[in-house]
Amino acid sequence: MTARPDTPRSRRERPAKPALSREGIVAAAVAVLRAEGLQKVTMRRLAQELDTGPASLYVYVRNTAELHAAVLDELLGTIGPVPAEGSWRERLEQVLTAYTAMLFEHPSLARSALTAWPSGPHYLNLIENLLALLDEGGVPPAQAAWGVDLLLQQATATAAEHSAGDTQDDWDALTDALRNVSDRTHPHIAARSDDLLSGAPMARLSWRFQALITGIERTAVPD
Amino acid sequence: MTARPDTPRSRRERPAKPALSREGIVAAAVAVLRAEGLQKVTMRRLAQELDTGPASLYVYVRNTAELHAAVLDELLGTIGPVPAEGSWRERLEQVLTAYTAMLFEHPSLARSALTAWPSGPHYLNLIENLLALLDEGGVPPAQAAWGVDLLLQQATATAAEHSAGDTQDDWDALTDALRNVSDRTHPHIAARSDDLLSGAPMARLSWRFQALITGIERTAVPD
DNA sequence: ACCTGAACACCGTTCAAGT
DNA sequence: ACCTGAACACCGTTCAAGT
Repeated sequence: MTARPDTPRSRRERPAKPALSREGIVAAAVAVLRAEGLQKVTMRRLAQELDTGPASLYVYVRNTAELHAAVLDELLGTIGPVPAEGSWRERLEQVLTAYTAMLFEHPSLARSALTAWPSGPHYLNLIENLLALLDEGGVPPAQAAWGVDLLLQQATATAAEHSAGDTQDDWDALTDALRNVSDRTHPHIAARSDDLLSGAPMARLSWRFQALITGIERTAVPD
Repeated sequence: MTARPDTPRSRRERPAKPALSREGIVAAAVAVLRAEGLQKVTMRRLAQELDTGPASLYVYVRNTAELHAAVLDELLGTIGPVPAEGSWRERLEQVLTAYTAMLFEHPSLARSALTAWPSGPHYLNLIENLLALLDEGGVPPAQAAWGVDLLLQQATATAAEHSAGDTQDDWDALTDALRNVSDRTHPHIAARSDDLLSGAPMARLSWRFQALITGIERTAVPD
């Protein structure tokens, strides 16, 4: 191995600080997300990670929300293709479950996805796949278009619901409130408080997708 | 009018600093929300408003999320009763629309409601009313219980989607992406990009509620 | 028990100045 | 054009000390 004149020793001892780029920033953001969660994916923290000042990132990224959307599109690349086996309904539910499961690992990302829509290549692929499945099921195209929106929002919102550390306390407060309600003032809650709280998360999620798909199939869009 | 001995003049010239209380804090929070939006409903800002230090508020409120949930329950008191006229479906949709419309005026509150569930009296009333309407429609109680959850989440998520100032930019980015997609790689999007983007917000919302109600009616919960 | 000042450990974003 | 340091204008929450 001969020393190359264009990479002098002093530069090779420690790798030269890489030039900033949008891709590099997003990659660093994904790494920080995986290691420490979205709350650490801040402009300041990323700048530190990339050995620069926060102001430098604004050349490549409009703001924090846009950065989070780019991170989500990146992770969308990990949910895999539409399964080959099964009815269109089963495969549709599997794609939606895969999407939701990915967001469950990063619920705060789901939260931000609700307001900062991604528009990257992986998101477009997901929309295309969902439209194709609904089309295969004979759902009229206009309904399918609105339905995709509904399904994705539902999945995202369900994952978002599970973000934030205090969820447990809120849940406890709500279950207490539901269980201790008076059957004079709130007869339906009192009669059904168990049902309101029952069910494993995955069972409820699956029921939701089924209800949504059925509703989308049977509800015509207005003229 | 005679001077009352328990309110000496010096105290009446400027009203005495009122004692702190949970109600007072929540009331101040609602006022700040109405005047300047949820992003200003911070512990520090409220403390300033109540002429004290931020640390004092923690005696009455666990954290910022709990404060926001209390504010939401307060606003839930403004959405009015279930309408008297119309089919159960129409009335159900009207209640949900009223709930959503209220959140549309405070989309950032909707965002926080997705993760910090209220458990106050107004929220319980809303659940009771929705259960009663589904019951009236003959929806089996277990389905109705899961359905209420689904309907409220949908309404909240729809309102939340409209929060954040950058929504317009994201929307533009997404519509551009959808319109410029290749019909070789994304045939379904290319064929239906107009449908994906069509419809007035209220028409889409109404369609969503109808699809949801239909799905809830027809989808049995697992044993 | 309730209240407080002060501190700790952070944020996003802008801007003038440099290269 | 790209990059930067420094500043502006904030946050939530904790804690020791007071009343």
